[in-house]
Amino acid sequence: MTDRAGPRATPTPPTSAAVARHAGVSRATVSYVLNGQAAGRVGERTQARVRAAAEELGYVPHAAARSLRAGRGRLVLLAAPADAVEAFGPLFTGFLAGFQTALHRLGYTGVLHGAPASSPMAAARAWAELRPAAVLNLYGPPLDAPAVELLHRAGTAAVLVLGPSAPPGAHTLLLDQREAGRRAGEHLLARGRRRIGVVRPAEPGPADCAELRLAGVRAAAAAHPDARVRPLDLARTEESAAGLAAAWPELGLDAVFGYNDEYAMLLMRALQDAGHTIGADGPDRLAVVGADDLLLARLLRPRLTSVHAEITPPEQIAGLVADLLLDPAAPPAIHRLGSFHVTPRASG
Amino acid sequence: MTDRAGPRATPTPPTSAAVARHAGVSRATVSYVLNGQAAGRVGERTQARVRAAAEELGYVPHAAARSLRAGRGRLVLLAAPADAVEAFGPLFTGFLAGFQTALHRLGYTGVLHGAPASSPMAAARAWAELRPAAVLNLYGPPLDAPAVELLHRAGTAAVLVLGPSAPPGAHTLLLDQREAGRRAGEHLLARGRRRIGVVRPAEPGPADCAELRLAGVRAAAAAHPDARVRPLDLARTEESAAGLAAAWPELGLDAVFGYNDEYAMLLMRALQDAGHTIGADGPDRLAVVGADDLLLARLLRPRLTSVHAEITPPEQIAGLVADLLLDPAAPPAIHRLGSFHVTPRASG
DNA sequence: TTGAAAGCGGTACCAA
DNA sequence: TTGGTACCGCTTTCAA
Repeated sequence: MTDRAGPRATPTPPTSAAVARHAGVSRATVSYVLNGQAAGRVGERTQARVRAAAEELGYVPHAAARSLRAGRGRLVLLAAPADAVEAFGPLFTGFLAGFQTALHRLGYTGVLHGAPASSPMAAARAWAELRPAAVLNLYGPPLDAPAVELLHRAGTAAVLVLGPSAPPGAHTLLLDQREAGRRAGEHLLARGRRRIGVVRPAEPGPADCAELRLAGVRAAAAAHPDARVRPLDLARTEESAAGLAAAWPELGLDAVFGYNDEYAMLLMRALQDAGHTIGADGPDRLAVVGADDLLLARLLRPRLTSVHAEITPPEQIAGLVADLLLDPAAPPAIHRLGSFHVTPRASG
Repeated sequence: MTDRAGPRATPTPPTSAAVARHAGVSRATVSYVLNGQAAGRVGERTQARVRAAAEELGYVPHAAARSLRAGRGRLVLLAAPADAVEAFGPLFTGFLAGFQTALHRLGYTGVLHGAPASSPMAAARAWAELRPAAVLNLYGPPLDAPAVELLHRAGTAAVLVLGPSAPPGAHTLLLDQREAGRRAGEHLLARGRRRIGVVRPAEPGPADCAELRLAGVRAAAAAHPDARVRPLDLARTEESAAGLAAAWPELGLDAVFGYNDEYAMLLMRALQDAGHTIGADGPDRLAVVGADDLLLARLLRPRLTSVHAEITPPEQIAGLVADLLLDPAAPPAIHRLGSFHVTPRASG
């Protein structure tokens, strides 16, 4: 057989026909046996022969051929421009882990496809070529109505979009980033803060999410006539944070929502280095709130107060997708992906 | 056309035959036109008609059918048990981003497939069903020789495995975690430290990587007869870190390599809270070194010294994969994925 | 209990 | 310049 390691001139992969020949039966019989449809059709001995032959040849069914014949694939596409994957952080990768295994258990193959972010249409075309059973777009903007339409025409039974809103025809996975901002705002306002700065990352990845969180803070502030909200542009570097901290006295703020823990920590450290005192109590102290509730955020002093996201278990979302696939005619609906609450600590 | 939003009873996706009918030509002609093989075969006017028809119907080629006919797919599988994705951290997601877009430019579809981690063979089977052109296994252990053999038999032209070593038949992507440990060890030894603790995360995700990094530190210590290396078990919680810090005096160590920045920061903070002084200089100070060079690690005081990974640009790895695919008979080789060096800061 | 054959969508050869 | 057609691997009806 193999007398040398290393990829020899690739032998043609074994087909079901090869298995049939090897077992001395027809292709149909092989198909029945290997798909558990053999009950009462194929004799025990024959089944055993077929299985042995498949094993011996290292036969693996050809997913493409199968779904071509079946008319529907079992691929679930998780679409996210790869730079966004980074923006989501550990929360996302953790979710991804459970989601893929849950899908696997349900008989689907979940796969992450980093979109070539050029245009919504281009992305949709690339996905549609794979004829996925479902597409989950985990990035805010890039899917519009024509793109969804294209996917549907390509046979995709369910299109789900992350965001506060979705294009017509698509389901919504609601993880309302405005809520994150609102919670942070309400928390600070309840503690008497009235002049609130909100970090707006200079990096393009988090931009959209940041805008929503800012809007949330504004919404919370609307309930207090004397409250003021001010966006603060900040890049993810120590220099940028130092610059912002240097300009601080002119801003006249008594609280900051740092977009997420990382930016919040960056700014908090810079403010401390510039001589400001951070803390939840007292008008002389500056309140700082982050989001995502990173472990690392508890290592700074004072510990960082953070908006924590309670994400729906990935198994549940996988189940939702499976349900949608069973009933493709279901009208687009809104499905909550999670909610936010504040975990108060010493910083604010 | 569409008078209601929402997925209507899914119309059959348009096929190339539908385009042919719509344009009043044959399927062959459609194929030629849409694949740029029309030069000198099909008239300009006909080409225009075909393209218009395709556009109008929203035609998207069926990747499965195409690769079925072609005998080879254009799918590149990035395989990583999803919990490992988390373990790799931002370094990995950043790499993933560039890699997928680079592959896309080369005409391949790169896709992340979280393996059902049950067994190497089961994983290989799941991947083989997709008949990928190449598989990159980014997780250390789970691919053995039979699994690689199976993939090759399924027509996968290139199998690449991350790690210091690879099973026969597979290429090696070398990101030598021992080197990370060695660099940390050499750094501490050069600064006169001799009793070095090395964090071993209790979590299963980083376990293998941690073992290699520990081995690297040991290798570095071998050059100094009086040096001692001691593994330190630590879970990713503040309680665990506090416990380890409480037991510190009995350990008699003058330096720690914290596995990565996160564990290092966790431990460093706990040690500080327990009254120890961290720093690079002076025998009364405890030296702490992390790895991954996170931005956040610069926010603690003293700033964390870290082992920085210099990763080969993803475009380059994508190019390598493409080359391997063009010459599948190339003997398995070792390809460096990156290297490590220490970024010294105040903590050690 | 098993086999023959049609057909999923697309490509490419050969004939017209 | 274009059309007819065989075939890629697999499932499934129908007939034997």
